[in-house]
Amino acid sequence: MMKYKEVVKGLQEGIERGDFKATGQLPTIAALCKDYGVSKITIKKAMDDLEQMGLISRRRGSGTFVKNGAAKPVARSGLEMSQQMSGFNAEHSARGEKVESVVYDFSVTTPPEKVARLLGMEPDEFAYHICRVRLADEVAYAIEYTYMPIKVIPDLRLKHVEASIYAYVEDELGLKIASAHRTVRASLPTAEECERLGVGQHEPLLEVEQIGYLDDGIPFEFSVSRHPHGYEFFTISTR
Amino acid sequence: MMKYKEVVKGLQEGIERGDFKATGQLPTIAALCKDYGVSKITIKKAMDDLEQMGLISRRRGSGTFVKNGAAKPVARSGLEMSQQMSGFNAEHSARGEKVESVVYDFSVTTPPEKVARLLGMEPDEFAYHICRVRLADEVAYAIEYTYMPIKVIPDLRLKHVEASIYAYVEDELGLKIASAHRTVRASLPTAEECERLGVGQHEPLLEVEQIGYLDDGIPFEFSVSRHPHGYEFFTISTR
DNA sequence: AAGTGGTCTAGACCACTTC
DNA sequence: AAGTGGTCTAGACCACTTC
Repeated sequence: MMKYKEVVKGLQEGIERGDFKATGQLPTIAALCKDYGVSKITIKKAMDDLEQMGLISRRRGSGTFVKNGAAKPVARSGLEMSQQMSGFNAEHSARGEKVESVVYDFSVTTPPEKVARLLGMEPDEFAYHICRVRLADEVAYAIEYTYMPIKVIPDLRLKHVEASIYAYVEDELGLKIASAHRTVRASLPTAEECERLGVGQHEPLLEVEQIGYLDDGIPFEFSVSRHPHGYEFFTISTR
Repeated sequence: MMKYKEVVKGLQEGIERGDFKATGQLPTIAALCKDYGVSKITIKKAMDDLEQMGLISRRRGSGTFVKNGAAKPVARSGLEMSQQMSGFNAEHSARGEKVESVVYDFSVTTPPEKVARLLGMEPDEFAYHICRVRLADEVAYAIEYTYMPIKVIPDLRLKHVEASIYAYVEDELGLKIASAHRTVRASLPTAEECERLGVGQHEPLLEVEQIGYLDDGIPFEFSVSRHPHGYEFFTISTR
């Protein structure tokens, strides 16, 4: 394991144990260098991680502070971490939930102009179109509309769509999913969606539009997911 | 200006100009070290920034890739960047919009138990409570409910609440706002909110719950903002 | 003046991809 | 084997806070 990850783990556990409650501060970088037997830059990289995780705040000239309330972060419980990028299966399976999909459409078509542009496709190129309702422990969790260029993701089959598209892309095709650009907004269900999700026509939905990228910068998916009430999305922002 | 920021700027401009379109790749780190006359770690830090901004993707062993479509990022136009943390005033003023607030409540009270806990307050400590509707170019943009501990933010006045609370905290108190933890969900307006925002009772709202932190890790604000239709929230996530 | 974190260097060594 | 990005070091110098 990389040294800076060891430091991240050690400090995170310390924070959760409440080791730094007395002062509210972590030891200085110099002290941590000695403690862990590593160089300054390694401690700094670990702190970059902890800051991203929302656990600490740094102030030049005065020290590194544990965020009040960071010990028991709500973020870890049932929320979607916007930092993460793992697909529904990984997220829910990790919580021990049974994940299923109902596939309403799986076809090949030329995508709408906006989608083609966002995916860097020519107007006459083909893409899969997928509509799925995702269930976790038999509860509808989202209805999801996805376009994926056939050029980028060859030979996608119904069995993959019913199971996990991400697993097919990564494990079978050997591609690496690297990042996603997401836009979140509120919306209302269509009549069809009311039926498929089992919600009322006035139930507000959280809509997440996503462009997924591989590690070579190629977009491999455009999707819109609409989530019934109760679904939350968590983010940490820094200046 | 710091060297790595110069590199960020240079590469970003290059990406927007389309300089790297031919290969889709940035020059190698070694080449950029020569070009900019800086060390490897400085180039790496610049690339960390560009990756956070959603402009590039890196692949160990093969190179650094410009994200397809990154040239004209939708993100920069009218969207809320979840990475940012600047308050409504700065966001909208930057776009040349006239920003106003209608204050419906400004009082001092003991906050609900959940809020007190999140703000690290004792049950009998006082906090300001503020309800404001924010307008940009005369259009209601959000209704916002805020609690701030009086211990952390002393002597807040109506004039600050009508103008910009962030400006008071930073410019007058000399405190530094460092980060925010945000949870996003969908909701519906109350009857009162329909009137104050001028929306119908079935209009879905985007609700953003936020805890704001100073650079010493102390939470200074808990707020819930509810935004009418059209409001969007943008995020970039990496694995 | 002393102590804190931030930037930057030159270079070693490593993990991974490509040929 | 050659080329790519990633981690890590020891140390210089700087910006900022605290006393």
